[in-house]
Amino acid sequence: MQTGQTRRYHHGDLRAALLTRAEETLKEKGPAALSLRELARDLGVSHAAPSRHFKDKQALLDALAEAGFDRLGEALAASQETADESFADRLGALARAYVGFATANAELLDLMFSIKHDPAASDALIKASQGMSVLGLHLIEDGQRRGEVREGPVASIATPLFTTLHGFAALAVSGALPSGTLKTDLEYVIAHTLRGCAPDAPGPA
Amino acid sequence: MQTGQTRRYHHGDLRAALLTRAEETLKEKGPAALSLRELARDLGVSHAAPSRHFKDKQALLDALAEAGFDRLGEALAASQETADESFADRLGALARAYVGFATANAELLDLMFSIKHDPAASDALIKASQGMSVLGLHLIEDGQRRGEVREGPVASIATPLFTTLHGFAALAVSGALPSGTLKTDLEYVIAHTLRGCAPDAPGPA
DNA sequence: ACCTGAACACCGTTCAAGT
DNA sequence: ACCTGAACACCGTTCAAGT
Repeated sequence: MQTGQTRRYHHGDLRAALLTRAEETLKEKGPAALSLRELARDLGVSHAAPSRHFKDKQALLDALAEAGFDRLGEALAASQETADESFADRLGALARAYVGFATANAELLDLMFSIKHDPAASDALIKASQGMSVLGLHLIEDGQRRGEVREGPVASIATPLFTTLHGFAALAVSGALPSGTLKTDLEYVIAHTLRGCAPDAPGPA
Repeated sequence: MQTGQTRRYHHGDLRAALLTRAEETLKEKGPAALSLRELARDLGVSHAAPSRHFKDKQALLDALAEAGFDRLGEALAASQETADESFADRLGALARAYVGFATANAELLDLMFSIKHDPAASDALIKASQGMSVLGLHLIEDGQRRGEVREGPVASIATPLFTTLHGFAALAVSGALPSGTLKTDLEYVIAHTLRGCAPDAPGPA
């Protein structure tokens, strides 16, 4: 039956389609313009259909954020595989991957770190964000083993690192950092962070 | 005429009243619950009245953000006046003031650095945020003069500092940092930043 | 100048009912 | 199981009209 009509067309996966379309309009028209009714219209279903897959508008946003964390995690992990073995290289690659993701997904990052998540979804979210920081921990432990990172509790280095990375990404995304000097600013930040991580003894033994 | 009735009661400053009430509900019920109509109801005016003072809902949010930047700037400036003269002390005071403001005004900080500002208000906003970073510049130049901060272009130190401060505040506010260890985490970050700022020669001349 | 009241075009959410 | 259609209680914005 090749009627040529688009039919109701949603035998398929409405849930996934909603998420995909939501991220598109998020990027195109901003978070304020994201409405369940418009999403349903775009997908050719009734406005009540989405409620079968997301109990809430917030539930959809949470799912979007969770997917964002997954993808950010993947991007960060990938950056480590193409990087050199040295701590400096790995840190640089991590930083560039984080900021790259942030600028390419500005609205999504905003959503991921906004404070509206209901407690139910928060569990999944903090789990996802923790998986991210595990990567930082490994990076530092490895650097300590190689003697390229100062000794001390991992958290005393991992937290400042995570904090700095995210701060740069967040400021770049919000436009608080002049976009003209963004690249050199990032290099400044990487260099500064390396300094903070360096071991005490400057010369060779 | 002491009728005891509350009358229409808005001879006064509706604009200021709207801003005050908006920030209250922002803090109490979150940004999603902030509606112009409810604000008007709370203040005993018609739902169309706010439009005389803010052309838009966004215009009100922008004004809120701008006031936030002003207050943050004041808090940071105040932190410098009670602080010791040493760079370490001044940096610590600045960091604690920033994080203190952030945790006390979580939703407001979120709003201040979100990406929805219309270009008209953005001018005022970036001006306010620049006034903030000027403070950081002075701090560093002073530290360099005192020999407590390494030489080099101010931006190469100021940007990492601003970035780290804001990142910590943003993560704390979003709940991505475990709130139990928040205090020691902040001390870790301050110590790490001091390390990154320290001059090269470790011992006295 | 400042505000009201009605109107318009949207929302999110719920719920009986269809297939 | 998945979706529709109607209904409800809200929105933001605009605009004539009042004082």
